[in-house]
Amino acid sequence: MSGKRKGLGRATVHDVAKLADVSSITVSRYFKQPEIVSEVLRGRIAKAVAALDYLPNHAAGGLASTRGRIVAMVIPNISGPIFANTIQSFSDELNRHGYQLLLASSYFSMEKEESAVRAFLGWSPAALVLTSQYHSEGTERLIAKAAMPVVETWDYVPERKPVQVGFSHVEVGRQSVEYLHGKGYKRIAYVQNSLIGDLSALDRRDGYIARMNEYGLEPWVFVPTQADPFEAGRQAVNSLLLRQQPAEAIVFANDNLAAGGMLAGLRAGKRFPEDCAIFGFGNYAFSEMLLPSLTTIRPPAREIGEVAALRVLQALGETPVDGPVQHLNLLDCELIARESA
Amino acid sequence: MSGKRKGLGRATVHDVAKLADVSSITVSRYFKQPEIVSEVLRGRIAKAVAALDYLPNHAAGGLASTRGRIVAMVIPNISGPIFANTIQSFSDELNRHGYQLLLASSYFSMEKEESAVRAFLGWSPAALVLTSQYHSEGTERLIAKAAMPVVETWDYVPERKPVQVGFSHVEVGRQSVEYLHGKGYKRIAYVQNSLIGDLSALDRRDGYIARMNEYGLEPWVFVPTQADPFEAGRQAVNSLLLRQQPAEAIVFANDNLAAGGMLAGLRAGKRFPEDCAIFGFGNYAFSEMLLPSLTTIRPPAREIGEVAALRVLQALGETPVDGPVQHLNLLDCELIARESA
DNA sequence: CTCAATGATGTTACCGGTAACATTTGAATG
DNA sequence: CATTCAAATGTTACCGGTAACATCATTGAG
Repeated sequence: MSGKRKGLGRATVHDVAKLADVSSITVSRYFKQPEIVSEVLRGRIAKAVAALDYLPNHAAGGLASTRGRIVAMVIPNISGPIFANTIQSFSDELNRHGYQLLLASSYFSMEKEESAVRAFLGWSPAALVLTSQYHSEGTERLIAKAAMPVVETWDYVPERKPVQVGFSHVEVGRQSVEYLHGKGYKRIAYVQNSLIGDLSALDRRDGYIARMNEYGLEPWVFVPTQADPFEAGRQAVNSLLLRQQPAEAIVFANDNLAAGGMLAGLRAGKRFPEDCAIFGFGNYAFSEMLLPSLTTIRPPAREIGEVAALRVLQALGETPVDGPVQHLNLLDCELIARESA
Repeated sequence: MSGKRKGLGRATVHDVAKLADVSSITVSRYFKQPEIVSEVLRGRIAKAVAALDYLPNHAAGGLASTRGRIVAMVIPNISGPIFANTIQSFSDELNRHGYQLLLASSYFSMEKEESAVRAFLGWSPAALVLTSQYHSEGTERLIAKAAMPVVETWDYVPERKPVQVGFSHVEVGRQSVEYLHGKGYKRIAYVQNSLIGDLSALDRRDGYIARMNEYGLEPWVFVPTQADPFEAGRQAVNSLLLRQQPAEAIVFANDNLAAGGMLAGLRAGKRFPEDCAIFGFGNYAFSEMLLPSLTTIRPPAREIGEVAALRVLQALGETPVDGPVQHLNLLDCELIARESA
């Protein structure tokens, strides 16, 4: 139809400018710093914008100003019970400030993470958010060179350089032992995550081991071979309870394992916590619905997303909407004592 | 330091071109259609790219070609048990083809959806994916004008125009009744979602009502006032079982309600399904872990994401990686009969 | 009344790519 | 050997904004 290169074009600043009889830069200013545009022109521009149904093109704006309003996040997975809350709160907080979230999942694979980061950098995001402190060399190199704020989440290790928003997994491992030890349990076993790649889970195990040693108790780590967490839990319970010296308490690397294990035990006639105390991690949605309900540790998933967003926005020079919140980057987990331990 | 406008610049096509002693467009072609670049130049360019650690700027590319590689998705929520799988599979399939996912959540609010769509359009995404068939007028207008493929998910209503990938909520409602009726239950109640805005859930209720009527049974819809689904379920059970003619079976609008209701009943001494059959919807992660495990309907969450991605990619002229899959847009739910009904 | 300071608006160039068209090269053809 | 055509590469302009600088009122001080 038209001779223009793009027929189906939306209205541009230039169209608006022409209609309002101003220059394009004035239209641009109308959006970025309305206060420096006179009221007369503001009125004319507003009318033109409405008439043309103008939508600013952020890609062009970002290109011209080196300041896109996209923030990229790489997270192990979206669908799991763990990270969804972080993504949700992070995304919401970002949207509130006019930023958009670009998302990809790594499935705990450093290679996938690296390729996601590489793809993201092509959009020159305003900031980059990763999960955990463990990355491939290539990723480290990329983020070192990247001229944008980088935030790591779900881990907190003081000595690391990038901004971190999370908690200490080692501390969580220790806490579980402390709680059970306080209840008088001695033969406390630990069931490790069967998911390779989740390095933070191993930190929790290390915390367990360290605290056990401090108490003079012997650490007892079971490593399931089953990939499915539900099955892995069953496998662990079968192994740990069916021996002459069965475990008195079991700390599971996450609530899925714990639920799988407990259910297998229940169906086999065991009683919890009478026969064995069960301790999870994650406070998944179902944990309070189990019978007995599951004692576990709630990681600050939502808070991590919020604070990470806050840090990103601060680094970008945005003023927080509702006053300067004084969050720390080291967040607290909450031990939720229920029936199972 | 430098006099350039952007000091901290990454390498550009032009830098690569200069180093490889070719023109910029050749570098561009090297990435887009390598086969039309001679092997000699390909070699030189590859070397230059590596030397400069060049990363293409997608924003600029998209701007120049009107063909960004971003796909935008608006979904009610990320953290719930329902949509996460859809997001996950959708995002994965997209990434596989070099597209990135831009995500925002609407919390079942049409206004939020509209503002998200408006914000997204500023990035001129290659395609737009929404949830459900229900949108504000403004959204309808925006997507009608938008010159890009639009896909609606989680709903399937033949007469609608945009491509839809989902299932029939009405049919789900009918199925629940059929299953319970087949087991001999007559006094079948329905507990509605307390979450306003989730219009598709009302379609399920309508399916229930219609099928009940066809059987000559009287529909019996309970509308909880509690916002929290767990509490709402409890409220429903209390009301439906503590009367002289208690319900023989209860269909809950989702598994959260069902679990809440069932647990409240169990703690009050009721037995399921002996005293009352419980039927859910969603097949949330915990549903099989409950005692008794929950009979429910599994929506094709993951499949919806996959097929939606497929449709988007097809509309964009991408060839499917692993052969042309023959999915239909109307997907099947799976009734999972467990212990509770 | 002149001139500097201030605020409002415009001009120009450029961000980093790529479409469209132009040109060069080399092999095939008559 | 001239001609033709396709393949490989280059030139130019432009995508839709915005930074930097220039210009043009106003206004107020001296």
